[in-house]
Amino acid sequence: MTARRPTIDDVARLSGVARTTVSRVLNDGPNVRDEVRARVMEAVRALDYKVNPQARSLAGGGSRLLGLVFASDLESEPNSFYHSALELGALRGCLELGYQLVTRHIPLQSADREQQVYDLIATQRCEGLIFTPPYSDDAGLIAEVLRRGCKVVSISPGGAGRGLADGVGMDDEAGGYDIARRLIELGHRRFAFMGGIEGHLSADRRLDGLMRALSEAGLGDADLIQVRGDFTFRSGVELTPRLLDDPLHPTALVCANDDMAAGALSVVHGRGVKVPQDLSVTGFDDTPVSAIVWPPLTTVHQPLKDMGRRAVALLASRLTGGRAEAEPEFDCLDHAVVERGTAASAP
Amino acid sequence: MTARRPTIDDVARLSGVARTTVSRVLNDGPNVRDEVRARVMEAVRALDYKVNPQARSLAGGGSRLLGLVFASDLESEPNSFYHSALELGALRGCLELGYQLVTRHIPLQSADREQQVYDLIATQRCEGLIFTPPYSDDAGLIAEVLRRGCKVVSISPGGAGRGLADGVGMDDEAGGYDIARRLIELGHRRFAFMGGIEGHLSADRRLDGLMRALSEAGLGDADLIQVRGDFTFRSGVELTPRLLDDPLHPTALVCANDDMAAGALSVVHGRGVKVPQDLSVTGFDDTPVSAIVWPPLTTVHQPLKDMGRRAVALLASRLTGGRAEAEPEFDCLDHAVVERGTAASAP
DNA sequence: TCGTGAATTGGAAGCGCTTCCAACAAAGGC
DNA sequence: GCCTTTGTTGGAAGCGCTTCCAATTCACGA
Repeated sequence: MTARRPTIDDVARLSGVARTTVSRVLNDGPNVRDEVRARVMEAVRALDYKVNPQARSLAGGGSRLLGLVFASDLESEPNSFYHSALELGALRGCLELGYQLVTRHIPLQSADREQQVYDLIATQRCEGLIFTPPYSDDAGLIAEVLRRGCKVVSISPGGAGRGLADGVGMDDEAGGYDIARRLIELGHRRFAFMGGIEGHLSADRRLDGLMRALSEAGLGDADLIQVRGDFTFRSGVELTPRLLDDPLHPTALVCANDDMAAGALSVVHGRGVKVPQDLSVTGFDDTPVSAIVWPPLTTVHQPLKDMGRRAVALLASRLTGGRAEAEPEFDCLDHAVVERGTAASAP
Repeated sequence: MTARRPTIDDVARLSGVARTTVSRVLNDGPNVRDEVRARVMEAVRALDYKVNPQARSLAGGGSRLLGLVFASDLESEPNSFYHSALELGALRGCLELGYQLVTRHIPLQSADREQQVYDLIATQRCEGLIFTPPYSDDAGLIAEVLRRGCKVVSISPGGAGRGLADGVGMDDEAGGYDIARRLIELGHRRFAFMGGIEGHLSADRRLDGLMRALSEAGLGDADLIQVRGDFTFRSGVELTPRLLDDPLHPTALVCANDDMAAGALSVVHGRGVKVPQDLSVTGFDDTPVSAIVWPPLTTVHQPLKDMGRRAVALLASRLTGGRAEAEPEFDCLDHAVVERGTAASAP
């Protein structure tokens, strides 16, 4: 039982065509009769054949190098889960598909940030770049990168990034809707929303979803107060008092990410308010933070690892597949409300 | 400027030897004169040559597959930073070195857990396995895996795992010592320690370091109270009251990981105790948790990503390098006390 | 001096794949 | 009906490396 893995030649032999033809089928190449294509795919299935990414990349030429670009400053967020999870997913994808990955943190404040991106293409020879927010909405940058022949995938693009290049993300509006819907089911009628920084589109869409759920339930602006934080625990701490002291007396506090929700929770505890009996609090993203607060946070799961992996897959299909010049595509991954301990019936 | 990367043939040409000989030098092979070896290395440096991992793995044969084994149950910790960081590092290493990685979570409670590990070797054809705690101290398992011809690296082995196979980790004893030392410098004399589950060797060593620092400062058992948690936020919450109410009235609380420290912090806030003015609290590991509590946690940085990467490098050197049959080696990475906001002068 | 074995080096095949180019077949154009 | 065009398929080279095996060199004892 040597159990050698089948090679492309095995597939060729079984389906009675040349190796070249199999390769063509595998890479979505043109000029293959449907009948032949089907026969080859059949053989692939029968043998459970998987291409050897090492061999493919050796033969294929090109740098096979992708870049993952973050806007954050590593100094200030050395161990962020958001970055880790996205990179983890991207790396998994690269390993599967035979690509290399370089990860670059380019702070928004860098004067030469655009140049740093172009260097990734010119010097490092990246064939594709993955942009995270807010780069993923920088239309000028994306257009220029594309013009230089480098493929692009935007992570969670909100507006501008959407039509320019491929994208992956979740449906933020639906996520906001779902969590609000759940709270409404639990009887809540007075809401507070803690948003993110101005211009962070995907967070804004979470609010849109919340509003839609409210209006469906016959509620309106008068039943919601909102503030903007900056996604940090700290800002959650600072903004929560304003919400608690508002004459509206909200019974549910929806936060645009987990960190702010954790901050809110700590303030709420300090005031002797019981969660979830007196107040429901929800987060967004389902990072490990949601497990280390008490009670554990009810939140919306954002599939970061899958997003990283899908981003690589999209880039790969642009680079070798038949999608080289296809229309930009948005890959919307499933989210889910994760019920833990911070949301309950309205008091 | 085509800037094609130099190949092994370029090196061979420049150093005036055959390609074969270069390969031999690169792989620490035997039977190369020192003079020739030096000449080749010189050429490598001159050309800034880097082996192409894809080509190497293609030619080298073998599965080039490594396995990363966790003991945790994915259901209960779907998004742990510990796992993500370790896997992230391992993936980076794999990409550099041309290996593939499979990650497997095998709960300790599984009746057939050993069988699942052996399947990784027999069915998946892993050539090397990375064991995380507590598998990294399971001498029987490690010995059997080695007997089957599969290489092993233990992450943070405490005792049994240490001499059997290669290992990577940090010096937990020194980490415990350093943080305690810092607190002593700040004038603290009465300590509390929140440890981990029985048998988790690396956490126990953190306590050893703490004790050493205490005794160096002329303090002893009477100046320390300790409890055992299970590394969760929850256990931090539950155990802290016992510590605060102890007649010793500790002024510094050292926790064996960040999650428990976060739990402690939340209880402490609730009681109106000021951190760090009234009480200093420290964590361990420097996970993202340390940034989302308030004040941000002073902790000891554990280089998880580097550990993952080094584990892969060790495996690679066993598999292709000259270390095939060498004595087990322990790769001890640097830790560092990260001063944030929860440690200050004793009241 | 010659033979022998060990140490050292080189030649060449081939890992699994892509891709260039040639070959061939079918389909139109005159 | 013949030539060109277009579509489809196969042959073969070669990506950068490892490794088997043969060739060469060297040291040493007979």
